[in-house]
Amino acid sequence: MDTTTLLSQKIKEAVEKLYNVKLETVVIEVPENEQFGDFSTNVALTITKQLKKVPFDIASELAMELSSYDMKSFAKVEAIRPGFINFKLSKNYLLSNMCTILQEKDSYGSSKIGGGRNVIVEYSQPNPNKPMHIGHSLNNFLGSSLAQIMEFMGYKVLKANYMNDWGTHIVKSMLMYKKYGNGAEPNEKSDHFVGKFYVMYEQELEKNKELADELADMFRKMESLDPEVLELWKKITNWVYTGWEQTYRDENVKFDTWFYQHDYRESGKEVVAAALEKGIAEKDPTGAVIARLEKYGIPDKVLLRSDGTSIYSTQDLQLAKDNYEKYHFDKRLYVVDARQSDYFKQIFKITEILGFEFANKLHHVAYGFVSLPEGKVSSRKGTTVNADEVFRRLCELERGEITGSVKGAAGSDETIRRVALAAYRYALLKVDPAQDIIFNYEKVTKFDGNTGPYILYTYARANSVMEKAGYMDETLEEFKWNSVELDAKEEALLRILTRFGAVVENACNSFSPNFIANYIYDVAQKFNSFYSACPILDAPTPDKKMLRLVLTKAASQVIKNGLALLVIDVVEKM
RNA sequence: GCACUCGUAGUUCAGAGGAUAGAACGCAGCGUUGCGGACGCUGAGGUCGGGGGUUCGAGUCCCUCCGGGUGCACCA
Repeated sequence: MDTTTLLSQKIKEAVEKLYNVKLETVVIEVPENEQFGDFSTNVALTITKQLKKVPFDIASELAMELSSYDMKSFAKVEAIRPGFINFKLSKNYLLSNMCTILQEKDSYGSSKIGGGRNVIVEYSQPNPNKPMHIGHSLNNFLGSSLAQIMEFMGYKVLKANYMNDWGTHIVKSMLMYKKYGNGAEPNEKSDHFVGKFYVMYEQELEKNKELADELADMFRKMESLDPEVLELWKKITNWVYTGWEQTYRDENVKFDTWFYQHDYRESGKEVVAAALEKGIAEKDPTGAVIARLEKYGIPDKVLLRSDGTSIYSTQDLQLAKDNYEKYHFDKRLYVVDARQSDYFKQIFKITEILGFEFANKLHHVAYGFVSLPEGKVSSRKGTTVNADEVFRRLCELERGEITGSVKGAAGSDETIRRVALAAYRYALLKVDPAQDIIFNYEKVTKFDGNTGPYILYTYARANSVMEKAGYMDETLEEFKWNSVELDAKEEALLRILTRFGAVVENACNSFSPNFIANYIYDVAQKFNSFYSACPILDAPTPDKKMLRLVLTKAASQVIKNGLALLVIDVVEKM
C-alpha cells in the first residue's frame, strides 16, 4: 500500500474513534514549504463546523492519536495553526525508498493503475501536402510523451497517426506539380519539394482565379478514381511520407499504426444514417445532412455534403466507432490544437446522443500555439516555422554550447543530436499545454536555467562521479545505511525522490507532461545543491561515501526515468 | 454578435481550494586551485488584469468587466 492511502486510512480511523464522524474522503497534500513536512491534511479544518470546536484543538487531538498508531514510515506527526496536521517521513523510510529505486531501476515510479486497459493516443496528424512545422513538433512531443506516461501507468497503449490524405488540400500540390513540375524528381528533402508546389498554388491563384476550377476538376477526377490522377496522388503523398521519416526520426517519434482518411470515404455514411434515424440530424433543402446541436449550446455540424459525399467529421466518427469495435479502448485521446475544441465538442456530443458506449471515453487533449520571440507566428498570416529547420538550428547552437564551453566534453555528433532534441522536447513539454509558448532558440539550448541541457548535464556529471568511484550495483548490498546521520541536503534530495510516482500519476490523470518536466528540474536542482555541499569521493567517513554514492545513483535513476517519460534519452558523457 | 481559452516579478514560466505566491533568465554581491564551475550560495524585484461573491481559507471555484489569442455549417 502506498503512503498516502495508508495515511488517509489511518486518519479516517482516528476521526471516527475520537469524534464518531465518518469521512468520505481525506485530502492529503504535499506542502509547498518543506518545513511543513512531507504530507499534510486539512481534516481538522473541514470538520470544525460540524464539531463546533476550534480547529487547532481538533488537529492537536488527532495528532496525538495518530502518533500512537503504528506507522513506521513517519517520524513526526504535528499539529500546526490554524489547524493543519503535518507528517514527516522517517529516515528509515527515506533510505529504504532509496534502495527501492536501485532495485526497481527503470521501472521505479511505474504503476499498475491502468490495469492493462487499452488506450489509443492519436497524435501528429499532419496534412500530407507539405513539411511539418514547429506546432507539429509540439503535437509529436505531447502525444509521444502521453503515450509513454500511460504505458508507465499500466495501460496498453496504441500510438496512432491519422492521415488526412484526401481532399483539395492535397490536390493543390498535385495540380501545380502537374503543371510546372515537368515530371522532375525531388532535388531536396521530398516533403519540402512537395510543399513548394503547395505554396505555389496559393501564389498562382492570386494571378489566375481560374485555377480554382482546374483544382475542382482534378478533385472530381480523383473522387471518380481516375487512374492517372490516383497515380499522381500516390506519388505526391509518398514523397511527403518519405520526407517525414527523417523528421520523425530526428524527433524520436514513433507510431504503432497509421489510419488513412481515404479508407473511410464510404463507410462513414453508416453513422450518418443512424443520426438521421435518431432525429438528431436532418436533410436541409440542398440535400446536405446537418446534426442539430444548437439546443445543447453547440453550433450545428454538417455531416454530409449536399452532393452526398462525406467529410472529415463523418469519417472521424466512423473511425472512432471502428476503433472501439476493434480495440475496446478505455480511453481515446485526440491530441489536436485548441482551435479544434468546438469541433470535438460537436463530435463527442453526437456520439453521446447516438448512445455510443464509448462516448465518454473520448478526450480532446488541446494545446496552444508556438511562436518565436521576434514575432507572433500567426497561422492566419501563414508565417510558420519549419520543424526540420528548427532542429537543424538547435543542433548548430548546441554544438557551440558543448564544444565551446562544457569542460571535458567530447561532443560527438550523437551527443549533440541528443542534447539538441532534449532542448527541443523539454522546452515545449515543460509548459502547461493550454498555454501559448514563446520559443527562444538561445534560451532553450543553454546549460543553465530550466532547460533540457541543464538536466542532461547534471545527469552526466552524476554518472561521471559514479564511474570514478567504481560504483557497481553490488555496492548496495555492502551498505549498512542505518548507522548514518543525514545532512540537510541529503535529506532534501531523499525526500523529493519519494514523490516521483505521485507526480507521474498526476501527470497521467490530467494529460500534463509538464508536471514531470518541472519535477525532474526540481530533482536536478536539489542534486546540484547536494553535490556542491557534500563531497562524495572525499566524504568524511566510508559510510558517508557509500551513502552519497548510492544517493547519487538513485537521483540519477529518477532523472533518467522522468526524462524517459518525456521521450528524452540521457547521455552518459557529454 | 455568440462561444472557448489565456492574463502571476523587467522577461520566460511553475503553482493538487490551504500556511510567508515559487523557479529560471536578467540585475547586485559572494564562494571554490574542484567529484565535469555552464555549479552553488545571498539579495533586490509581485496591488496574482480590475471589481464583486462562495468558503474557516481564493492566484486557484462562481459572476461581472477589461485585455490578448482562437473558433463559429457542406475545409481539415
